[in-house]
Amino acid sequence: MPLSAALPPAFFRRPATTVARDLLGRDLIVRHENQPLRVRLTDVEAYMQNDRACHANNGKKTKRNAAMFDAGGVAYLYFVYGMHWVLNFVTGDENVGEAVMVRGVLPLEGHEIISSNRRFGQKMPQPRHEAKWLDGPAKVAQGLGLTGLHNGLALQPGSGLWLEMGQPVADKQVMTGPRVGVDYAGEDALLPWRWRVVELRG
DNA sequence: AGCACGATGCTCT
DNA sequence: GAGCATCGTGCTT
Repeated sequence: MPLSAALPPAFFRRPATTVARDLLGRDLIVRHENQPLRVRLTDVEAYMQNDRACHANNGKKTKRNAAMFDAGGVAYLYFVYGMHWVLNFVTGDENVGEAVMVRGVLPLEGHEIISSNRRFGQKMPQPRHEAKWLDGPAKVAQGLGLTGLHNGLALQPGSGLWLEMGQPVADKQVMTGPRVGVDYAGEDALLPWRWRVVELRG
């Protein structure tokens, strides 16, 4: 399989925890006004069935979480805190209700557009290291120009939003830990379902 | 470098 | 009406 091939639906039709780990080091490409924005996934979280932190827990479908019940391989975007969009990839089979949230990425291509989307300026200086540009879920969506318009889109080139092979990451470069901001989920808040690439710094 | 807090609006009970 | 899968600011050490 050539490196430029899109990851197929089968990649996503596995449990969210499996997909999350496997997504580290993969590349996400967003076609933005005919320009490709390419970023490498460095920080992800899994949200599972029967997980109190998951928007689809108890299997209850609502207007917001409907895309989570599609078969794996579509995008799920939701709005939080009155101002932020957050990107997820739906995983598993149809009607399962699992997803992987994208918490951090490294820009590889399209820096000018990403920087412009982030609105760096006087009040918000542009971080020197690119790894700090999109180091939070809302920053990822803002930097890539993703909103509710992308909710439910298939992850394939035709939709302008897809994943490619990238550069798989060895276990030694991976740290796990509890997910962020889910204290309300009781014991489920302790599950180590966050995966991130350790920053190699010289 | 680390905490506390306000912004801001949608979702669901 | 409460709470939220957050961010940036402004203050303290």
